[in-house]
Parts: sequence; C-alpha cells; structure tokens
Amino acid sequence: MVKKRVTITDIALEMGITPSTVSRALAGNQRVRVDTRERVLNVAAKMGYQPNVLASSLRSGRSDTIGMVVPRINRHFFSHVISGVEAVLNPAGYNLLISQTHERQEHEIKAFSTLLRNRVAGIIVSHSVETQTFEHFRQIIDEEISLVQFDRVTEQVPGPRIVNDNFLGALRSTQHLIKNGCRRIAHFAGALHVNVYEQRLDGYRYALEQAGIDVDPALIVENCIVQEAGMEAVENVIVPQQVDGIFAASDLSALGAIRTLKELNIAIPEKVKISGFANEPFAEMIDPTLTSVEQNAFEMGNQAARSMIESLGKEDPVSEEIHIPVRLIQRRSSVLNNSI
Amino acid sequence: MVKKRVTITDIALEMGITPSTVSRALAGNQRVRVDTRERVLNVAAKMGYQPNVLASSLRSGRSDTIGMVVPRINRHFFSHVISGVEAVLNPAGYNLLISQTHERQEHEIKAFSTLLRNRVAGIIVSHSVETQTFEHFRQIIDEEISLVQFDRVTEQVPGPRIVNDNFLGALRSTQHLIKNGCRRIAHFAGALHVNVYEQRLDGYRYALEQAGIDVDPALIVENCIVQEAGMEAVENVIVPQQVDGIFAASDLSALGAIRTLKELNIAIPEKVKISGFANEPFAEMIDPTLTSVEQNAFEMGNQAARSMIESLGKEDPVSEEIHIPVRLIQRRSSVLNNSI
DNA sequence: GTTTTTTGTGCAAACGTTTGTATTTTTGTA
DNA sequence: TACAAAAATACAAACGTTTGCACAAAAAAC
Repeated sequence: MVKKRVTITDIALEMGITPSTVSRALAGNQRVRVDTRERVLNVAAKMGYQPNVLASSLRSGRSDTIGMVVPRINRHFFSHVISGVEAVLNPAGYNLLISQTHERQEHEIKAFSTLLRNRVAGIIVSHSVETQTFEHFRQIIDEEISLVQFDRVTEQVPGPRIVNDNFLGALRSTQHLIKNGCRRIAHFAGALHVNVYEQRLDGYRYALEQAGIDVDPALIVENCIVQEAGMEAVENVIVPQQVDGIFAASDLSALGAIRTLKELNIAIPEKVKISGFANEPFAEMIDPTLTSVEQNAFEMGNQAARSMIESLGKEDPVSEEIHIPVRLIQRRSSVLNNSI
Repeated sequence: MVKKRVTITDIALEMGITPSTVSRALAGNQRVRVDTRERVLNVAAKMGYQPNVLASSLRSGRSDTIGMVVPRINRHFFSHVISGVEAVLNPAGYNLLISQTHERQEHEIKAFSTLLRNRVAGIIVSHSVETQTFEHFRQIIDEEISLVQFDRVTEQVPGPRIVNDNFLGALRSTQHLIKNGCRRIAHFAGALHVNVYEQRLDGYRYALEQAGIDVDPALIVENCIVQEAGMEAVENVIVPQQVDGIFAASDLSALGAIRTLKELNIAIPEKVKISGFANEPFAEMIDPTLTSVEQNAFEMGNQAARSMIESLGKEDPVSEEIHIPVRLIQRRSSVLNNSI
C-alpha cells in the first residue's frame, strides 16, 4: 500500500553527487559549500523529499519523539496539560506520542513498553490511580531515558516533578471557609495514596489546626471525587454530622453535594458553604456558582515540556519539584453577600 | 544520554544462534522450531529486550503508527474523539501520533509533513476552520497513505468520512422549537464553508420550509459560535427582531444568549426558547438546562479508527460517508412545563 | 540404503540515514 | 608556477531489523 518515496540517494543521483553530501547539506553542515546546499535544498523541494525520521533516528541514535502517558486524554485537566506540552514541544521540533492508561497500572506498563520500543527520547507521565509500586519505571531509568512526572508524582522515581501547589490550594480554600464562618468543615478526599489528594487533605488539616478547630475524622470522606460520591456523602455525613462547610478535593463531588443539598432544600451558602478543586468549566455555570481552586493545566504542560527539553540536554536527572501556582476563585457557593 | 540497548544480535550471540532465527522466533514465524522459539522468548524477556520499532519499520516498510490531526486537543469534542480512536487503535497494536492545528491551515500543513516524515501508516484528520483548499492533501494521497476524515470533512479528498448527522440534528432541533410554538426562529450559524455548519443551516432551513415558515435571512447570524457572539446576537438580532426561538449551532453561543437574556429579564423558555448543538457537559448544569443535540464523539473516534484499520488493508480508498447518529436532548431551555 | 522431501537455520543484503576517514578540489602563499 | 593548507566532497561502514535464498540435517519415501 505504500509507494516508494524519494530518498537522499535519489537526490544525490539526480545531482551527480553523493548521499553523504546531500545529508550534510540538509543538516546545514558547515562543511558543504553554500551553493551546493542551496542546490540540494531546491532539488529536494522539487522532488518532494520528506526525510525518513526512522532511518535518521536509527542511525544517529537520537530521537525527537517524546512520549506522554496520562490517565485519560479526554479529561479537561489532562487534555489541557497535553495541549500545554504540545505548545512548547512542537516549536522545538519534537513530536508527541500519547498513551492513556485509563487509570490502570497494567496499561501504564504497556504504555511504557510501547514508548520504549518506539525509542522516544523522553517520557512525560502522570500516574494512574492504581499505581502504587514503581518497578515499571526501572526500565526507563536504566535505559537513561529522560523522565518528567506531573500532577500525580512520586519521589521514588528520579527526575523533575511538576505539581500544583495542592497544599496551598487546600489551605487557602479551607481558610476561606473558616473566614466565612464555617466551623464544622467536611473534606471530600480522594484516594490518599495519590500525592495530590494526600496534600489536599494535609492543607485542610493544617488550616483547621491553625484556626484551633479539631480535625474530626468523621468529617473526612475518602474516595469522594465523583458526582455520585458527593451525593451520597450529603446523606451519610453532611446532614447527620451537621456540617456547615465542605472542602471537596474535586469539583465533581462538590457538584454532587450541591445537587443533593438543593434537593433537600438546604440553602447554599447560608446553611452549608462549599468549595471545590480544579475549577472545571462548569464551576462558573452552575447555580450557585462554585468556589474552586484554579490549577493552570496549560502552564503545567508548558513547564513539563520545558523540564523535558532541559533534561534531554543533561547527563543526570535533577529531581527537583516545580510548583505551579494555584488560585482560589471565590464564588457564590461559599460567600453570602453579593459582593463577588 | 542513551545507553546501548539489547538487540536481537545480543540475544543471538547469547544463545549461539543467528539474528535471523531470533527475528523469526519473535515474529512467531512457523519455520522456527517451537522449543527454540520458546527459548528465544525466554532469553529475550530475561535480557529485557525491547524491539526497535524504528529498525523494524525501516526494514519492513510497514508502520504501526497512525497520525491524528485535530484543531485542538483540549476541546471536549476532540479529546473524546481522540480517546475513541485510541480505544480501538491501541488494542489493535497501533500507536497514535497527535498534532493540533490551532485552527490554522499553516499548522495543518506542517502537521502533515511531520507525520509523513515519521512514516505513519495513515492519518486521521479533522480540518482546521481555515482550511478551504486541499492541495496539501495531495502528498498524502500521492504517497498512498490511508486517510480518514472526521467531523470537518470534504468530498474533494478521497477516503472514508466519518460525520455526525448534522442535517438531521438541526432538523430535529428546529422542528422541536416549532412544535413548542416558536414561529420566528433565529439560527446562530458557524463559518458556512465548513461542512458541519453548512449542514446545520440546511437542516434549520428545511425544518422551517416543511412547516411553512419563511426563512428570514435577518434571523441567520453567521460566525456565531462563541459565547460573546451569542451575547451580541441577543442585542443585535434576538431583541430587535422579536425572535421567539433560537437554534444555535454551538452550545457556547446558546449559553451566551441565555446569559444575556437573563440579564435583560427575558424569560426562557416562556419568551424565547433555545436549543444548542454538541451537548457540552455544561448543558445540563446551567440554568435553565440547555436543550441540545448530542453527538457521540467517542463513537465517532471508534468508527474513524475502524475505518482506518480497514483502509490499511485495502489497495484503493473507498470514499464512503459514515454517519454517526445524533440525538436531541430536550431540556428546560426549550420546554415550558416541568414534564421533562 | 539411497534418494527425495521436509524442516529448521544460517548467510547476506537491504531499508535510508549519519558520520569518521580518505580523497579530491580549491584557495592562499611563496 | 609550485606547494601546502584548507575546504569540499566521496567512500564505506554502521544503526537493528527483515527476508529471500542457500544449505544442512532430519524425516519420509522408495
């Protein structure tokens, strides 16, 4: 099904010179005369030459393809990170090979394998929620392929980690609820072995402690990040425990809570104040609008790409952690008066 | 930066056999004895062998990488199509190389070039909004690379086209407004050189004609697909023209209209009924909830991938058009009583 | 027991580049 | 004009596979 394509040998034959000269001319090598370079470029263009990246990478041992492994491409946050990575990598001459894990470690392992087989120069990854062991990173590290982690990361693997300031976001968010009069504040947490949810819980705890409020374990709802979980939590925790504030680690569970509270005619924000996390697009569209912590996914992608490019130039990976600032966006779900 | 990796030659040396036998064993070739195959597999696993796709593709002339070109990765619709493509392609052993055009034809051309250089087996593409000429598809066609178009497509390029049933969606949507009592129905259209928007306009027109309602050009607002455009259109068209129904080609412009109408205290759906297109996640979250035409992006991706795989097996491309069914979802923005 | 067929391996070339080294051409200098 | 130095080009090997063909050993047929 594939036609034969024009190669540098074809160009060389056409011009009566050698493939090596053509190669050097195309590469902009200094050792080829200016006018021959221009002639080569002309003939190449005329013949519709497209360099064969496979052959080039094979011979040179260099690759301009970066692999990216994310839980789900079609999640708002991740698709924006991807976009941010692409925005930096493409102009720099790199391509992106993308795999999704669907939150399965098994798929993560397969994805790594595929990327290694494709001889990517580096891998940008955010762990699947299942991922708690890291032996499958061994091969990447052993083969000295640059590795950049973002969002869901671990210190057990070397290389740069690009993360949101989850702790600060949670801290500010909880402080905001306290400042607005909440005293019994619940937390909808995620899976606590994942760094982002652990840190959000820490921020929540710290805010309470600073304010002299006891942390009540009964008010911490684990694995509460989807809408349905938020709904159930209202029945099981919010109402029985007489909660007056909710800091949700996810906008979706916050949404679930809002919906159920509205059904029960419990006034938001009068009776219960709510803030979420991620500032999903719907946060400003629902009624009441949802206070949330904005995380700059696009910028996170930019930074991940920049760290990757930097890593590619270095011998040994630097295991720094880079924080992308977050911002609390106050909306009606947590503020009484109409001043916002 | 890249360590030397284990090759089939290393395996062959280790076992005292020949690289060709190793190659055949790994490929599952019949001509190699069963027990040697198993021994090879064992040694390969033990040595941590990862086949070099570059070398393999270079030699065999075959590629298991598919390129995908979309306007924007981080748009809800496209990210779901990508996900759908991936869901079919990955299990079939293909990889996805993704580029975004940011709606620029110039980037589309560059993306094609990149994919060709990477010797992809096929390209799945949805045009940028700028794309009105198609010479840059020439090279893809000439090199006999499989091409599948989706959503934004043209008949000027051969190969399968996977599209939503835009006409039917628009027809049903407009009929729905008519059935609910609207007589002066405006249409927020997109760029009419793009097939999807053209077809939505056609569906709108056809519905009016069938109902014996004159099509008033003053009620057709072109290039009205972002929120701001919807807002402006309320001031410029909806109010002055005493419109009682809006069929928007985009949920975003519908949202803009809703917001401005609410500001002007014009009751929805009592005074103006509205329906959008795409069924974005926010459609069921805003107030009032937005009637919209659901398009199955994930399924569209599945189908695009299936068509691609099919194309790869064929000599000549079949230029069929495959329609993904759409569904009108009735919500409060267009229906008076509470029965929905 | 010899010949034919089958089965399993090995050999070597090829895919399209890049790149170290050798060779030729050009340039500069005496 | 001759000669060395510098510049430009050519040669050939290599990257890691795949694959047609040759070949040997084993199995089957006579």
